[in-house]
Amino acid sequence: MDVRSEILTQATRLFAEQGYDGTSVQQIADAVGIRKPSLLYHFRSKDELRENVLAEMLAHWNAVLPGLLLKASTEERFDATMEALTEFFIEDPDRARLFLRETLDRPSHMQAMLGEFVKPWIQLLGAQLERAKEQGLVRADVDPQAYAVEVITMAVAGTAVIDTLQVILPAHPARGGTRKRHARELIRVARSSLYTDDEGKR
Amino acid sequence: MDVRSEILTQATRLFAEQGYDGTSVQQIADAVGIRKPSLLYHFRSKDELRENVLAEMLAHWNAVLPGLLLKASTEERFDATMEALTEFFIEDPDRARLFLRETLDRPSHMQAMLGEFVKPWIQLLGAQLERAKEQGLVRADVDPQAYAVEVITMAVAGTAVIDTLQVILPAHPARGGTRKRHARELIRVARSSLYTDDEGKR
DNA sequence: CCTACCGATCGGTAGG
DNA sequence: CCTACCGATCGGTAGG
Repeated sequence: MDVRSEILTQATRLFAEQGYDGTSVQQIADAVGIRKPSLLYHFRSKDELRENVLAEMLAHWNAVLPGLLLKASTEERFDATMEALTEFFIEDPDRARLFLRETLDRPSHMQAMLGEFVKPWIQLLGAQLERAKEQGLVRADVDPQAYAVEVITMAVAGTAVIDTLQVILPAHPARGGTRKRHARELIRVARSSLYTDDEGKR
Repeated sequence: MDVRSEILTQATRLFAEQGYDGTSVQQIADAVGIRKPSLLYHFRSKDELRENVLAEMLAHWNAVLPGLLLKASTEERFDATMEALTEFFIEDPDRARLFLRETLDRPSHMQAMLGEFVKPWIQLLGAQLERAKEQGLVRADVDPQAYAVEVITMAVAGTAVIDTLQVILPAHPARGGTRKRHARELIRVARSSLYTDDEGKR
């Protein structure tokens, strides 16, 4: 791996763990195994480094998202989208932590990103859910856009903090480890609060 | 108000907005209107200030929680607990932001706090839900402890970031403002994914 | 990619 | 609660 991507990897990890303000350029350089000025040759400033870290995450996001949307629209199964979205974050919890920190630390910047990259497909998903409501597939009391926001929040935030929560959600012989219990219950809550007919009630 | 509580108020606000590492003692002193060394006379270090900010939040928590628990156990209505819990955070979003930041920034410290203050009542709530399951009031496929964790995560994280999300969840003529839409859908998701019989499906 | 170095700000102390 | 001050670390630059 070349130096540039190694810098991005370490910066992503450290920003996710300690936050932007809690991480020094020196720390990142140490983790990579170079001197600080060498790092600042590749990225002119700490701020530019953060922008590149974010851009990388956004690129992943944009590569995966169209596939998820297609799934939801062709199968009329919105829970498939939610499952895939959850997997996307669980696969690398640093993504979830980074996303959450950026929302807290730079709300106006995050608003711009959300407006450009997330809003369009939230609206699309919302429209699909509205149609499904008219067909009686989806519960009448659902607020589609609000529902999407709640489920995404649960997936992102839950995944970001799940390892810390193992003290109140320990592994269970029949229900699996902490991450598994989180993932399964998240999907169950999302699905059972959406559809009119729903298995496994009793 | 005396100086000490004014310092705590401003520190709480700034830690919630910018994070601990993103906030300097100088900034807090400026907000209060005193010099930095004067602040450090009241709180010996920045770290001691953070501990006091957290202790204050915990005190609020411990004053409110017993009442919520009582509600849930006497009425056998768990959603009442969830509603009250949501209100507790929506009433002051800084609490939610502070709680979320502390979980991200100091996971092991948060684990200790969770084990001491939150675990006991999560287990109690879990046991109540297990009994309600046997009575057929609550769905058979619920993982009670995992359910509690998901709903609390949704309430805390959702409230912490809701103002930033207004770009993807705008005010709606019939459904109310962003916060209201969030609060209502959160309660709806929590309730409809819990009970076997449930109103408002179609 | 390195050595050497910069001004600014950090949390904190001495002394009144 | 203040003025004056401290060493350490911050992000960043010059020059090779």
